[in-house]
Amino acid sequence: MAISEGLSIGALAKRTGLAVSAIRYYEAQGLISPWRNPGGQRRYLRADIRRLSFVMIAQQFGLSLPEIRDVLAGLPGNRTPTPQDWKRISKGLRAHLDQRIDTLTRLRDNLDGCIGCGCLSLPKCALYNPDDRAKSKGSGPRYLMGDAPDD
Amino acid sequence: MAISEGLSIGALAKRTGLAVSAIRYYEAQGLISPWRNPGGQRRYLRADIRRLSFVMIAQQFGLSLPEIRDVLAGLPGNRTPTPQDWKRISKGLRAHLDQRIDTLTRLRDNLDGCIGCGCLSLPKCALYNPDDRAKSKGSGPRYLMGDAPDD
DNA sequence: CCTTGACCTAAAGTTAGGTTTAGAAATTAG
DNA sequence: CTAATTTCTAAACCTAACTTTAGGTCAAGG
Repeated sequence: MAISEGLSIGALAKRTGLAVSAIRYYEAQGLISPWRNPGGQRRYLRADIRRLSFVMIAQQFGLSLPEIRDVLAGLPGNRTPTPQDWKRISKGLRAHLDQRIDTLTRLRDNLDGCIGCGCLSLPKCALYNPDDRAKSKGSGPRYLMGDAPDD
Repeated sequence: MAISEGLSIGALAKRTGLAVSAIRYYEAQGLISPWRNPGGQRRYLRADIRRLSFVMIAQQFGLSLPEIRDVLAGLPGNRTPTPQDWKRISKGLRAHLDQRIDTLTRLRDNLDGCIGCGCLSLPKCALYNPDDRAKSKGSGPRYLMGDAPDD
């Protein structure tokens, strides 16, 4: 093996548990930027293991790849990120996660009362949440659980 | 208008906020079963407004359409579901939601410590969660945040 | 009756996040 | 050196959950 001129894509895949194809896809989405060796093959820094790990965690938190790319943009470009750097950009994730937990908790706390009851007026119902991921795939208003607009 | 021989798909769409195309799609997925009028058009019961509302809420909870179809199968087929019926099938949703909240909370509580620190050994890290939705779209192990397998 | 708007079906298109395939070139192992 | 791996690119394919389109039918109002 070459004297440590960076990791090959296969090595990075083994280290992260990701598929090689996924790593190339992330590159196409702007999440990671390897350089090329003389033969044209991708080479990665060891710090990229951590970068991809961060991507996977952020995905579990519900962020889309474009969102993750934006968060990663907060890392320094001229040097290897320090633990402090990672901590800093993680703040945004934390807020995102707090919001999701709040939403789900609110939903759960109203589940019995709202689905079980005769409640048909939704504006006052906590299950009527225009946030979370229910949006994105647009399709209109989506009033929940009942005779919303009138009647 | 005809003397209440059920709602047309357009009326149901307005009542639920869903797109007409989405309602037809849900029918194809077995989530709702209208009958047809003499002209071949779909007709729905008023109870179907609630049925579709339930579908939307369950989706916010993270259930897939097949999963929701299975939950709805717990409703009586021979009569209009009562509030008790809805309450009963909501129990499963509640458990599902509890699990998601637990997972996210665990993730959040470990975020600072794990991403911010020098932690590179993942088997002991709480961010290594093989549950949630991270699975499904298979692609392998996915070790998180570091030099997992060896080294 | 005639027109307009709602509805019908089937099939194709869309987005996200990847995987698979095909054929060629680079690397590594022996 | 040769054979086996890896990697390369581009393009096609995949699933979920829908939407859009095309071409035709039904229903309601005047």
